[in-house]
Amino acid sequence: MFQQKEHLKSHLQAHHANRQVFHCQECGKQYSTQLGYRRHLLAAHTPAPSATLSGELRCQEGAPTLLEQIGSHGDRPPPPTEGAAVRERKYSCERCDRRFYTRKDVRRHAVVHTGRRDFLCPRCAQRFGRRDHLTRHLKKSHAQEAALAAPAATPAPAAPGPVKEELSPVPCSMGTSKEPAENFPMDMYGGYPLQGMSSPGMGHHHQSLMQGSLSTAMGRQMTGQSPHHHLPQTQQQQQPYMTRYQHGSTSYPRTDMESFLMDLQSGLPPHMTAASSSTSSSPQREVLSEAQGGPGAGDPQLLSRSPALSSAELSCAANMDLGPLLGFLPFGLPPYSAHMSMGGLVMGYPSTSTSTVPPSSSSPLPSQGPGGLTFLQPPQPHAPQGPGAHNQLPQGFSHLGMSTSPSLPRYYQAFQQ
DNA sequence: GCTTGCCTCGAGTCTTGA
DNA sequence: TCAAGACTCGAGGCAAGC
Repeated sequence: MFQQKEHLKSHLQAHHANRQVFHCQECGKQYSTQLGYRRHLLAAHTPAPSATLSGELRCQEGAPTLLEQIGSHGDRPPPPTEGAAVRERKYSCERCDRRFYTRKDVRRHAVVHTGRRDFLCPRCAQRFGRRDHLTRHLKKSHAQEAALAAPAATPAPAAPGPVKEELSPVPCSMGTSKEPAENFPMDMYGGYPLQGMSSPGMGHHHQSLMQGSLSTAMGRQMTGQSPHHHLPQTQQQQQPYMTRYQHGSTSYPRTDMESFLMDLQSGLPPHMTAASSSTSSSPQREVLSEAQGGPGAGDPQLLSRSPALSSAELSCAANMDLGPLLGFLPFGLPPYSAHMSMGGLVMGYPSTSTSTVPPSSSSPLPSQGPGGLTFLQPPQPHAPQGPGAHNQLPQGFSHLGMSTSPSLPRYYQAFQQ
């Protein structure tokens, strides 16, 4: 909530489709916010007033400041130093022109093109392309929760469990070189079961179609669980993310995303259906497929087959936005809105087996709605069920389920009002 | 050579106060 | 209305350990 009307106004301005784009005349960079633009000016184009770090240390190549040198020459090898061997960026990415010092860096960089985000936060379903990013996220965003949950001694779901499947064997060779990554191998859709219906939300693998920042932004919005998880959520959820990330190297192919969202509204894209129904290249997916309707449906043990897939991950991964599907659209928004399609009302797709999991199971899931759908329910009195009860729920769910939490999605707050 | 994780920087967003 | 600070994430560099 914004405490002042002006704050809301300025916030909304950031999402306005026709909002101003700040264009740096000197280097051509664009910024969506004045703040970003001004920061860029300060960092890159402001002559130093004094003999500070950003002042006297002039770039030998003409850049005004050291900071600009860092920014503008980041892709160039460092200048040779006296007596030191010249380091070369010998390894180049096949999909872009970036060069790196080591092959490892190239591989890691490939995530930028594949958009793969294989590391799922078990607490908020946010996904990351790198393990250390997840680690950092857990430390910064969930350290407090972890501390609170620590005495409960149920650390399993909280472990930074990668939902990582085998990395694509063609990280840099798929598609045409030097082109944006749009042609992903089929397997890339398959990190999670698609369950016949899906949304970009809650970390399902359509995010793999997304690149860079938008992917992350989508993740934030779609999860309904921002990394600023004490901050309002639907502010982000309602944002026209396409316009938020309309420039920059990690900007998003708008048409791709919109068509994807339209696909979601009209039904499952054929390739998604195929991906969910016919391909089971990963053990996890196979397990899930079985658990959700396959031959092994109803087998409570299925969910425990994959050590890399906790129940929390299951619930998180399959969570999806129900708004467009159920016609529940808070705030009177139209049936489909790119802004709203990432709404905060999320539901999971537990396998049928989850209903048979006894309460004492180590892999509890949110309460189920009819038809086997699991709802992350609108606020209900959340009575603790004894010590450690909090940990009986997947962290992401329990977190969302806290009706009094500041991070409560606005949908829920709307319910409360 | 590979994996892992830390450090750092740039950028976007949110919040708060003048 | 504007500015500033805080927060978070993406990404590259790099060291340590195997």
